[in-house]
Amino acid sequence: MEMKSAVTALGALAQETRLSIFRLLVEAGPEGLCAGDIGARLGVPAATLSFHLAQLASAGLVQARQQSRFIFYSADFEAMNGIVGFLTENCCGGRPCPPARARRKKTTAS
Amino acid sequence: MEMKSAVTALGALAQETRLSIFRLLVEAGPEGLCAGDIGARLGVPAATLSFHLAQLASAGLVQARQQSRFIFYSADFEAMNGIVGFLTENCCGGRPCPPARARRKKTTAS
DNA sequence: TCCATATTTCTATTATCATCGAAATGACAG
DNA sequence: CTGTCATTTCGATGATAATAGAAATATGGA
Repeated sequence: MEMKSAVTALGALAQETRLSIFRLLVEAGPEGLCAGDIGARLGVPAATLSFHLAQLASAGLVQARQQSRFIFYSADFEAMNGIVGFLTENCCGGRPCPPARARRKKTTAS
Repeated sequence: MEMKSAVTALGALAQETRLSIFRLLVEAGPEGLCAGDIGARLGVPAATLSFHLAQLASAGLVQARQQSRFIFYSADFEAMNGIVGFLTENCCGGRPCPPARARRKKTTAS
């Protein structure tokens, strides 16, 4: 992941509604949720939701797939891991350090 | 880390200059770098740099400390790990899943 | 085909952000 | 103190983003 796509992805997440959507989809797992369900759960009007889903999709953070009458959105976990890696890349010049150890502890769950 | 501070932090990183600054500081480790050095390395005018450093600081992503005539900025690794945790929290409903395994592999380095 | 409903596009309004020169402030050395 | 140099504040300008109602566009069941 290079700078530009990282900025785009972070910008997509830097908004309360979108961050809520994304976290909901991360929790939902690979199956995802359909647009209507997302809107209902978060209390977001359809037009607003569509706008934000488009932003997340164009940032590469979520994927859409049609399933019967519904469009299911799911988190792109590879992209998410890419951002995490980009932020923590070469931490402390690559030397062993407490920050990496703490991070390892957290992200090892599940 | 709750929603609001996460949005603020992500917003602080969702900008090319600031993301570059932050990554530079992550690489620099706990010592950090003084403002002038950051500006010189990234080719950012002093006024612009100061603006962005203030944003990063108020988002809790960097810390400043005076050292002789210079002000040293360093990444707040705890905040960084907090964001990572917030994004990946409860991934796939907490069930074991490939995304978490892939992430573990990446963040285990150093 | 035709309708019900899921989702998107259009549009306008309002608000926030990035940039950087110039001037002001702050801190230290001598 | 005083001059020097590091950093911040001010201010003006241009650009991008969030919101949601109304209308348009799919999609698939009957």
